Amino acid sequence: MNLTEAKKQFIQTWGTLGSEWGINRTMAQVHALLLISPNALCTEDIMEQLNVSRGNANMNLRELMNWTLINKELVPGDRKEYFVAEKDIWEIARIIARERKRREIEPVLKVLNGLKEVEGDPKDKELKAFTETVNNLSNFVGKMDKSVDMMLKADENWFFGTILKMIK
Amino acid sequence: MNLTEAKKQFIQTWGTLGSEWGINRTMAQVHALLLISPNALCTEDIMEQLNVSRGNANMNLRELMNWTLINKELVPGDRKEYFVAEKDIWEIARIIARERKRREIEPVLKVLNGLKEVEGDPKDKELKAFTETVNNLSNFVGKMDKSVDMMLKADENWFFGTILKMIK
DNA sequence: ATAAACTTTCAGAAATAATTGAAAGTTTAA
DNA sequence: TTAAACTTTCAATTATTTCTGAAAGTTTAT
Repeated sequence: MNLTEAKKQFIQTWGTLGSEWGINRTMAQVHALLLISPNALCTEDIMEQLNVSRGNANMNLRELMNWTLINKELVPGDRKEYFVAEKDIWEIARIIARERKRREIEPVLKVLNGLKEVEGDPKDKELKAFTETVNNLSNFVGKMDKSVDMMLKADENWFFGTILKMIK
Repeated sequence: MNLTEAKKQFIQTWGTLGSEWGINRTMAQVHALLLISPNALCTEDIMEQLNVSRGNANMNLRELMNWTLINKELVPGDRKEYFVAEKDIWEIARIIARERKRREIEPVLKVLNGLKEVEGDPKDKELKAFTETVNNLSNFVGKMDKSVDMMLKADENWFFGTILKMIK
């Protein structure tokens, strides 16, 4: 396979994965494009290579900056903004874990803990089932949250080293 | 807070989380409803409690069965099908991990491994950057895959016990 | 100050995904 | 065999998300 075809396939695969993860397809594609690009790209480059509009490119670049998955890079003597992606995969994984924890796990945990306060007849079967599920879930999601915290602090080799050792 | 309100909030929160995960909102809501229900529910119950059409209820119940997150339960002397959710949270987590591994990780790994075969001038900067990213990603996703395998075989207490011990 | 170079915004258009509901299909009891 | 009870399907509709592109906004050089 030649490079052009391979790039296309990579970008498309990453885009698909992104949308399965609830991440905008174009955002994932822009990320993919920057991930495999040896040099910084400007908005025009991205519009051209992915066939998207200026507005779309701009919005997704901004969102990737929000996630801190990419950074602006200033080229001296050029007024355009150029963008580079963080290339270290472990760092990328940590950024994604951090964002998803913040956007998904934490709010859910907050709601679940609130739902423990529900009042009613302690003999009510419905209430018992509800409380038990909420407690179990809150316990589980809490452990997930702590596990992500751990990963955020960990070094890649140590993390996978420890996890993968468990299997042997 | 009273039970009715709490249930509503639980179902709605689970639905939101579901859509952030690329899972149909109604599917997640049906799952939530069954999770907190002490007894099996039929299609009518679900249509009524979630205000959805018969077609929608049916399709999402079928999908939840596909995931094996719920099971049919036959009530003697009744022709309707009733549904119960798996209640064990660790078991639910494993089912979800298994499905997502199968639908997301495995196909991506396959593509990444294919993309290692890309040919071209080994001095080409573009090619080098591409190959390096693909190799790093494939390595990382491979470890993720193995980690999920491990989790699938593990016991909850052992798993979290080991992971959470790492943080101390 | 101003004009060129560039970035951002956002209302409307387009694309995608989810939902409805009625008809078709299936199973069961008598 | 038939009709009632129930489940499944799917074309059409509705809702949601994403994208476009032109206009407005901003920055910089002169």
